[in-house]
Amino acid sequence: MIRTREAGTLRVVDEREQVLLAGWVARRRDHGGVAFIDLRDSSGVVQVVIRDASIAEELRAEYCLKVVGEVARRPEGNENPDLPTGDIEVLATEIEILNRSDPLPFPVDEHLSVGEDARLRHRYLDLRREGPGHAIRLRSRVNRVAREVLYDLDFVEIETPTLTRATPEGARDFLVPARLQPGSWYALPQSPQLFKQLLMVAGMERYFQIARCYRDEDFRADRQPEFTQLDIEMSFVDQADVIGVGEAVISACWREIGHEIPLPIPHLTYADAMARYGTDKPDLRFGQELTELTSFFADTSFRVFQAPYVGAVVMPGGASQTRKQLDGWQDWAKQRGAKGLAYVLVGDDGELSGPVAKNLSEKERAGLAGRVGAAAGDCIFFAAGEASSARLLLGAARLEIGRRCELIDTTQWSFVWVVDAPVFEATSKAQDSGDVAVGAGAWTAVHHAFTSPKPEWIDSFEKDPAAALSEAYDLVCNGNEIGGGSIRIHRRDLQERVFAMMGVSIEEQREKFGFLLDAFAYGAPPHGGIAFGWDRVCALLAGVDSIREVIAFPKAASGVDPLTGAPAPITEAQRAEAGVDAEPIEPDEATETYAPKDRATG
RNA sequence: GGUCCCGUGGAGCAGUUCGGAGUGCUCGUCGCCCUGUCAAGGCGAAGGUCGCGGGUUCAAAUCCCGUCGGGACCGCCA
Repeated sequence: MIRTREAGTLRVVDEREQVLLAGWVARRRDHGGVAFIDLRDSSGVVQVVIRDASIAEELRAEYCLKVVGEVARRPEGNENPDLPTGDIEVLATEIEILNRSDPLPFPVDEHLSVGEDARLRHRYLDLRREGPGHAIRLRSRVNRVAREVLYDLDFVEIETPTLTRATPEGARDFLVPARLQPGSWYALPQSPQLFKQLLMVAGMERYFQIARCYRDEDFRADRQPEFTQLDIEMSFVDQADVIGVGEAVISACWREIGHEIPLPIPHLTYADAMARYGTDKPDLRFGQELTELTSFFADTSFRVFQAPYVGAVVMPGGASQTRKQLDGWQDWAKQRGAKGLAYVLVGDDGELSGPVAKNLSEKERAGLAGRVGAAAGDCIFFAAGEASSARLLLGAARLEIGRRCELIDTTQWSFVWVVDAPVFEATSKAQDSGDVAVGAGAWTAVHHAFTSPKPEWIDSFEKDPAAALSEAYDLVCNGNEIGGGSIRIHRRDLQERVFAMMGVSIEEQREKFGFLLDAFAYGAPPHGGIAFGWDRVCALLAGVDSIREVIAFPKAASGVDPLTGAPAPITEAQRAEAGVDAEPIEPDEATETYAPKDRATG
């Protein structure tokens, strides 16, 4: 046995106990005749007293040690109230160096800031630090809590393939060459969506998985090419059932950090969220709701406001901004693809000023501040144009106002379910970007192609696709979408109609999703589920800004792992063997890879 | 695909606006001293192609162009 006790657990009651400790030198304080080292293991630190100067002199930061000694109460007045072990110390009788350490690339020290690049290159050192290590340990606890909740509810944990079939939905796939089928490729799953639905057909009834997912898209602070979902699917349930399970899981996770979420979590419709906050993931920790002014300006002579939608958001105290700051908002808006951000300043005397004000009629000027809820000294920002883009801009402005004016109470947790999202959205923008939208139709799925329309729309969504609502629900926390799900389509005919709406031909349906449609033909049960963005959930719980903090070995924005250097070139031999360069087969033949009997091409 | 920010001894920064000697700060490293510290302290020392390439200039860390790397955002991510 290398150690008998963990360093951070020693207390006064252990006085006079002979202990064997093992850990790292966190810090050395050498006084010549006596030296102190803080010995750190995963449980914490304890002070070790070394009387032999020749031994102490040799020790350096992060040396890995075995310490034999006796626990002793510290001399009167030398206690350290900042440490859990601060009342005692270990009088070393023997020190064995288990391993030496080179000088460190950065200090393994809590109170110093270190660049992220250096941290990730030496992540094994970074994780020795309390903060980074704590985030990873917290994630483990959160995983356990979620599993416990779901096991208690009779869920079955099932692993699904990570080498699977490319489907044309959603994001770009990561592809893996199939050595045994040269020219054919596996795809890494963007989510276990199709498999979990098949598991419902398989009668598993309650499935969950902490599932690794892969999407080959550009990075953000909250996006990695491989990420984790807590994936849940249930049979014979309605929306309220799934939401109930989601709340059980999430409330248990937040209880783990000592926060009790008031249940049930309130609901907000998608339409309300867009109208009041300009986003489908509103941060409800502050107000500054958008005001729609389309009717208010219905008869305006100001051409900019003669638009299908005019809206506003108020910046409290914004009238005192300098010209430079107001110009800054214009740049800010242009960066978001807008022409600019019109504004009106409300003077201390209530008089309106700014470039827009003189274009407004007497009546408009008189009623404006009251209509948008602006007080003297405020700034009113406007957006006019198509409702969707104008609200997007105002929603972003609202968040920026919240940040700049420090309106957000960062100690609060605000949860909300956003429900009743549309089934479809127009694909005009998706088409521009190329090949990622499902199908070639004018409509694409807001949630995904397997989301059921609400019962009242099932027979009629083709008549008014823009208005049809879906049985979908997103959970939003502090302005982050942390989970989303839906009641699924479980009837083959309905699934085929939804695909058709999105312009997916029967042939393509057979080719890409034939296995799912076939499964639905055998008594598929009604089912639905939810998936949580587990990295983001853990990041929120850990109180960190980036999901990289809750991933043991995250990748940089270029997709490179700074530690291993992956991805890396392959050898000629690997290349030849992998089948990367196999001649592509004809598309018609490719169709055969699924179901030759059902070929209906040409 | 686009916009912006950053790159200066091992770490974190300042210096760049307005060109004038590799100048400065905190930490670390190495050596010596030190018997009660706990982010120990004192004295001393080493350590830099200022990311890289080109240009302007008598002179470039500083200005210009390009490029590489890191980060944030827009697009994209059902």
